[in-house]
Amino acid sequence: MPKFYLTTAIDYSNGEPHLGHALEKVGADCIARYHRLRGDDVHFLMGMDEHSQSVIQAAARSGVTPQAWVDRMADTFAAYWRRLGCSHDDWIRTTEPRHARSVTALLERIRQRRPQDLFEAEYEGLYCTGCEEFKTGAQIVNGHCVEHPTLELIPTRERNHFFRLSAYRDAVLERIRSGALRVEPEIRRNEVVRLLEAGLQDISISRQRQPWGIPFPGDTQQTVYVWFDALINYLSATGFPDPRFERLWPADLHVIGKGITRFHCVIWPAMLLAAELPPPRAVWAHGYVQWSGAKMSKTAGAAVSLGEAIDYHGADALRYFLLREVGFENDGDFTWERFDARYTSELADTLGNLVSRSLTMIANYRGGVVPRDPCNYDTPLERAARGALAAYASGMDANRVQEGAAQLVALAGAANRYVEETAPYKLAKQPERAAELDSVLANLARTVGRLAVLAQPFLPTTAQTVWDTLGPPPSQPLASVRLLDLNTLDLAGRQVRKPPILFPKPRLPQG
RNA sequence: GGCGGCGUAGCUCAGCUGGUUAGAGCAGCGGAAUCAUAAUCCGCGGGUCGUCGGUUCGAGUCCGACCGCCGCUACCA
Repeated sequence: MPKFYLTTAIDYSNGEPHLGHALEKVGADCIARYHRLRGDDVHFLMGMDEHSQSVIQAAARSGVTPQAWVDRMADTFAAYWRRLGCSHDDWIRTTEPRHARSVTALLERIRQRRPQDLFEAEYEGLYCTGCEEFKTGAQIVNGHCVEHPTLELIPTRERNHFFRLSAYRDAVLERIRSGALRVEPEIRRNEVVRLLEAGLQDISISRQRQPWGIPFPGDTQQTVYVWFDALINYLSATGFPDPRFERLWPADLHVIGKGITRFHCVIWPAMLLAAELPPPRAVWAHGYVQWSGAKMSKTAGAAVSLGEAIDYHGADALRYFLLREVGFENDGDFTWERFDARYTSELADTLGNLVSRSLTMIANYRGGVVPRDPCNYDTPLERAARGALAAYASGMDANRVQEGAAQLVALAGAANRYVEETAPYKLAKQPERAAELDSVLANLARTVGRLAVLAQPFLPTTAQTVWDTLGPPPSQPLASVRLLDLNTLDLAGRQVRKPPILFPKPRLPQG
């Protein structure tokens, strides 16, 4: 059973989570659940990034201590992820002692093995007293910080600890080119490769005047720069530096947003190489949720809160919509209209209705007992199912969750067509055709069972509900069913129940 | 400024190395059926393939220019 260690980006503790956060967590959860389905030994990590400067400001505004603030934020985020059905195995916060210990250990390990890679130097830049941080590039407009245009930027120099990032350009580039470190989708890999080809500068990895952080080893005046600190969470959660960390490390997949590829595909691998630790095997950089074609802004955030989107059609439906419509590769749009359209057409009318009509017919014509198939499953539906299963697996293996969702619906659609072609409701009126009816009902039951399993990564609650209606114990627990079991799944003899309406449709006005 | 991507039916998108009347899903319209959440199934209409020019017997598909979106990156005021 191969281990599969995957992570999401840890979130800044500076505000409520929104749909963009949700897409990343749900997408990673979908991948995690799929790998469990494959039989992998999955370890799924999520968490919080709690050392940013904005935390101090947010805490001050609320009149609480930074620790109280991050505790509150962590509870808020975790509650949302629970509602969305996230199945993470661990939850790390960068204010935890296990993390500070790991950060210290990593820095000391670099200092021990590659002493030349850590050095002190003057950092010189424009400092904004409003933000309490250095400003560069696009953050400066007309000589002022964009956040505080009325304040003067102060030329400041400060002595910092630096990491010799430039020394790792070739090594990182080679790993990405050879595929030892897979950066996906391809467009992100190309961006990172071009960035590396352009060359790297050494980076400052400590800060003065930042009390809310991890003390820099051997220097009581400075704390570890928040990004350097944050990246290490993936390693802290493995138990590093305890030897047991090697059970999980290296990470098999870091799921991140497309905006932070530089940190994960360049700086992070370089840090690990400096410590003589293996870099992660893969990074997946997803796109962003847009609101009617525009970036998620505060306005949009106000227009659609995460809680509202969950309440609208339920957590499963929101997961499905994000993964199916928005996707995990390109940017995608969230609108209520599109949400309604997917929900009605695919979840209620195609998937929900198929389950409903199939189980109702088994209940009405065979007393709820799934018949054995006298034709041994040689049907058009069976052929369609083989194709869908294969396409589902190859899509999901490549993290193309949109493809997985599409195949789920495609299989349900094929089953609906099968019902029309075979017309079991007509066969039921002809006692001499009982064997044909048995075959049709067995095929439908098998399809519903397969759909429940394939739906798990997308619709975990619904999948369980459907599985439960397919018969009481001694049926197999859903969590123990593997993808390969689906080829031969046979539900003959099960006593099924009529399911509740899986995806109720709100009555339209003038209904 | 540098690098890159995109622009195809009302909407979301497929269209690999150029070749018969440009495709899918959704929405819309018509029909069939009645097991089912008035759900399902079948059929239909609809596109100057961003614009202009070029290469070619022939271009959505190659080349150039332009227009419009977007991404990454840059110690540019």
